[in-house]
Amino acid sequence: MPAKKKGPPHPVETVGLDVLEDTLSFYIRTINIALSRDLDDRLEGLDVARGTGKITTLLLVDSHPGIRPSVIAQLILRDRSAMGRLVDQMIDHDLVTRRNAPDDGRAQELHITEKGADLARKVREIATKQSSDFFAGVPEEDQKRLLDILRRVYRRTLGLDQ
Amino acid sequence: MPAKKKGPPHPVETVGLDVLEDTLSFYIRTINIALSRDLDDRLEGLDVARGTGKITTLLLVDSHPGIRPSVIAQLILRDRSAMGRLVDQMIDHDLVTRRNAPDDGRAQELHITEKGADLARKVREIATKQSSDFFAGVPEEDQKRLLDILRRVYRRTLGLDQ
DNA sequence: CAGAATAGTTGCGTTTGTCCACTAAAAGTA
DNA sequence: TACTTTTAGTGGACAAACGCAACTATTCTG
Repeated sequence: MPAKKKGPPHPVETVGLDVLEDTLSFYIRTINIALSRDLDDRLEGLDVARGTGKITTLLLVDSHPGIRPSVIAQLILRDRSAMGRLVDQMIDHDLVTRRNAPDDGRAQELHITEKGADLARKVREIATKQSSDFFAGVPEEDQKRLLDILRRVYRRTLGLDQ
Repeated sequence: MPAKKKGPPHPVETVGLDVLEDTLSFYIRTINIALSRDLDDRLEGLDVARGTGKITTLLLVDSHPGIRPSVIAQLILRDRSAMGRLVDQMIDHDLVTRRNAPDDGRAQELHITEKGADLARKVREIATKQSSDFFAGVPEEDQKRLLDILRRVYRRTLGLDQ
């Protein structure tokens, strides 16, 4: 009998994930962490670091001029106060502007700035690139299907469908 | 011409997500939020609220007696200090025990307590149920495929494969 | 044996988000 | 018109979580 090798009783490579192996939440959570870190790296110094919703806000304001903070808040699952602070930040960075809605005294309309539009272009590239990088090795068809399922889950979560 | 209807220029139902529509990160992030909140609700008062990794830790310790904190840390993508504090909490709640590894003076081994094992049973049910609830309407085969892809992405992220 | 790597702990700082209360405006209702 | 309810946004307080960096103690490498 050979001498016992040292090392942990349960090395990383061999640890099963128990029930989580077949569960959405675990993968979503961990992949989310990985994805966020990776995105932060790619956004290095781009005024939009730490993508807590800034990216979505930026792109939405860019492609939907006049969109309201509360609408974005719903889409990214945050409350209005968090959204407000997010917009504050982006205004500080001169990425968007905020003005009162002409037809509704309660509401505001967001518009992109030049600097914001520039950034939006870069961010689109980066986000798309990241997605395909993470999908490397996954057949095109499966990617489509995956996004499709996620999209459905997302929309149902928001109560957008039926 | 009928009078103009009031309301936001870009109501939630009609807002396109720009590039993010076809991007992993957006869905992962938002679904993660939804999933976490939902899970918290389901774990109501179960000593394991706010599932920041407690769930994974609990299940792993239960199914891999003697597993080391650092191994779990790798699996859930956290650093050792965060992991240590997590274990502290769980010990406070009497879910796991920590002892020094007999064969390695640097390491520790985690073991489940009775209370922890009970909780693990409940958590397994809940996590599984949640997953299938979120998958409602998605064909069995697609579910499998999705989990398969996520599993692959996860393992690659950890550098476990190849 | 010396130097490098690993496991864990602790303090620090930062970020983030949630809850709650409050104002203002609009919509609904009678 | 007068009332009540709902919606949009703001601001403060509070708590939790995480990462980094520094430090100790072991163990591994050569």
